[in-house]
Amino acid sequence: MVFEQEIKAAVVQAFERIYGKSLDPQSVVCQSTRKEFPGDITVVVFGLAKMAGQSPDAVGKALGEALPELNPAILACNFVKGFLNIELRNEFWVDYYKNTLGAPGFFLHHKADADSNRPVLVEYSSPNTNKPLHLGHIRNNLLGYSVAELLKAVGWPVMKVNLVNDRGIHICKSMLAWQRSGLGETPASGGLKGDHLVGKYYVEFDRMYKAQIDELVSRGIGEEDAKRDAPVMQEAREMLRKWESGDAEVIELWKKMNGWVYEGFARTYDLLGVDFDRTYYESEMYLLGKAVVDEGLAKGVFFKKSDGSVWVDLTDEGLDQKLLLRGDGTSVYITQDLGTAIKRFEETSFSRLIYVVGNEQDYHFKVLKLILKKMGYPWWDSLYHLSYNMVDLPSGKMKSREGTVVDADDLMQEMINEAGRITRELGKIENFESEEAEQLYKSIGLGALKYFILKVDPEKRMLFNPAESIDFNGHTGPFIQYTHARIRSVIRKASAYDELRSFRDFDLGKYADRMNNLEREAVKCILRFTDELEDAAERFSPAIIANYVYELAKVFNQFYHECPIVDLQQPEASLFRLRICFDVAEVISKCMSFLGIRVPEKM
RNA sequence: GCACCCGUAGUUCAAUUGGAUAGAAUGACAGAUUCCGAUUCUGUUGGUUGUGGGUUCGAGUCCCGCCGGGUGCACCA
Repeated sequence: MVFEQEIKAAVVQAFERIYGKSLDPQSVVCQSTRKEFPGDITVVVFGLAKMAGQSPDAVGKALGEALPELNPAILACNFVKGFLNIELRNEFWVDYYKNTLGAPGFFLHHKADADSNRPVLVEYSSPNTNKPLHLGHIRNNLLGYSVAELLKAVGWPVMKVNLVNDRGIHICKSMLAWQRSGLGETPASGGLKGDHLVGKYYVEFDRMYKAQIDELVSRGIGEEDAKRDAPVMQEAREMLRKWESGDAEVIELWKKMNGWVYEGFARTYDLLGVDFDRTYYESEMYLLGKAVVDEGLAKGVFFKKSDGSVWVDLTDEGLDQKLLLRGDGTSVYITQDLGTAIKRFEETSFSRLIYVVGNEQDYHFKVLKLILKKMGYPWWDSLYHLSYNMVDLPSGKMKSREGTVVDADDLMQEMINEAGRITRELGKIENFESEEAEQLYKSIGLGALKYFILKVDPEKRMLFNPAESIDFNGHTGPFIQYTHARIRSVIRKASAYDELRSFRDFDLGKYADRMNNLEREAVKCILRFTDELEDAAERFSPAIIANYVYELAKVFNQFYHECPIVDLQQPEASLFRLRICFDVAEVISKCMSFLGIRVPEKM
């Protein structure tokens, strides 16, 4: 919080002077003052009263009288029911504003941390190559991208990594169905995006598989057996065996079909606006786990059962026993994850490894960390599972079995179309080139989607309402984009006047004593940017920034509504207000860029 | 059955991580504007924070018990 350290120091000083007891500045609890009370910073005095051995009332009043003398920035204090509100001078705010926002590099924050040369790895997206991306992936990608951007903004070196699940039985299923169709369909021939084409055959496999199961069951075979013995399933398993043994024909088909999928994914990522510094493939990583198993056995952390399978016992941590290596010597998912984590630490010495993965894997990551802890890796606690819940739609839950999965490409396109429809209806863009208009529809449609998803706490299951998200009023992305565009427009118009063109060089101090409450609120809200940014980055929470930028936009709207920005009778007020407008727009565009949302200059 | 997550205005979400009178948006209602049951303003309404206990100066937040919703408990990934 702005000025928090100084206030704490002053409180400590006053406390010592009055009660003769020393005080740890950490034990002073500060918060920003609620709007309904006069003041900027509030000290909670209950704890101090206990230490002083007097009533909160007495302590609060005594401190309130002593504080203004201890720091010249403090104008006055008022005390209400255990809360000491401290009011700072206008001059303080303006000085602070000048020295921070005005200073070069304000928007490029750098954390002076000894650890900050060690990278933070953010793993997100992690798609399977057997089907296209869906709504759930959108939440994943948006979270991963924006957490990475937030960490960068506070000065961490960040690596965005994608771990593609490109091998396994499920991949073989779509390969098999494609092969059996005998059509030789390709993205070029079928006009289908590569990932959708492969997804189509994955569904086709499932159809064949179910038909065969039904057939077997109708001949009196038990369902369990039917599932295991269905011919297509046996073929798929055979194909997986061939893949693992390096069969040239299977590998070639695998490469070809995965290639189609990657082209498809690239287009989806591009439209969604996310990117990666490095992409890993499970086909290159899945053998890493074996070395881990040997290591764990050597350290006596793992044990072997009579059938040759390897386990770890986590009962002392309140969990159960966990399999790490099958009896036949093949590794399982968690073993591979152990291997990759260790390898990544060896390669990068990451200070943090953040996994953006759905909450159905909460248990998995808990186990992963505990095994690393047991194996004696001191960095085990640097792993962080950024867990997120599902996204529902007004039409109901997404169930892959019922075919109600919402495709990411379709959804994005619908959002863009809807943005176009609404924008044309409002008829504000007659003078736009068609190319420019298309860009605008994209910004609005995708901005609506991104903002709506990111503003919600990831842990919570959420409902995405497309119609509500794209409203130009309300707590939405388009509202913030629109506010930004209006500010830019005000500034463009003001720049037509010679006497207002120099607002960026205006000496803010000249106006400090005339600053009104709204202007003061606006300045305070702008200055909160630094705190919110650090908070959001520390807690890996884009929602904090999303909610802050909305508040800022509302403050501007109020400001705009009640103070004339351009008033040639009062050039100094105009210059001051333009300067505020300009910085509000800068902060909005900065915050939105952390969320991966574009803010148009005009709309 | 066991474990973990969630439960806040009619609805969708907040609440500075234990702080003040639980806030926004949207809906509904009233008024203003008016080619319009549209749009845009202004105002009002709306809550025993699922429930019952506990901890303390102070609980939506922490602990225990219920109720409801979700997920996990594979030699799948």
